Amino acid sequence: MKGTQLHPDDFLGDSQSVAQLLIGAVLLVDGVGGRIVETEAYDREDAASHSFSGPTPRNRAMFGPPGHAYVYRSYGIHWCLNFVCREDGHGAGILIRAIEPLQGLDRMRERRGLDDVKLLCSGPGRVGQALGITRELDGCRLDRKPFKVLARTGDEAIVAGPRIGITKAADVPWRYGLAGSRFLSRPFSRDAVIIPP
DNA sequence: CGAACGATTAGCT
DNA sequence: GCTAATCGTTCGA
Repeated sequence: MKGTQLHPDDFLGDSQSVAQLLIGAVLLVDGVGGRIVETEAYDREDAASHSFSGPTPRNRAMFGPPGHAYVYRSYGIHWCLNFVCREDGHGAGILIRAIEPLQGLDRMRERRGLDDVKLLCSGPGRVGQALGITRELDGCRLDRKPFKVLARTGDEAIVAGPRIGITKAADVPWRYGLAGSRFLSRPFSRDAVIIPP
């Protein structure tokens, strides 16, 4: 697997920049994972963000050091994985919404209970289940076990559009995807903004 | 202490 | 497309 390992300092930018930086990067948890093809940016000045109203027991990882994981339970059912970014205390993070499966396919199929590669990691809850994300990983460093995050090597275009499943601040285009990927949780609209390499 | 509400998904119409 | 499932977190009384 090529690509250099990302360091916490690589997460010092604002959430939108880092969300784009992560498109095409490879994420592995205990050797299982693949290429990140969809992310969403959230930060302290963002009404849709968990960190908008300040630190709480749940979101404390978002106000901790960058380059760490923020894991939360969604709808009482799913575990969703975020990467904390910016400098300490800013409360910014990036939701990992979809991955192109590359390694540990059998393990993912086993956890997900289905075979179709396109359905293994195409959605934040699915990513959580396929990679075995749990509360134990909340606050863990992304450059240490069991995580591994490798910088992107390709130079494909990135697509930007409105975020999914939120009611507040639904207008800003802070959802990013790898242009043309078949593993997105949902397609981007025809008029989505294309960011060239 | 009670109640409302999700950064979702799967399954059915 | 529409909705049930399901429960921890958050906020108001």
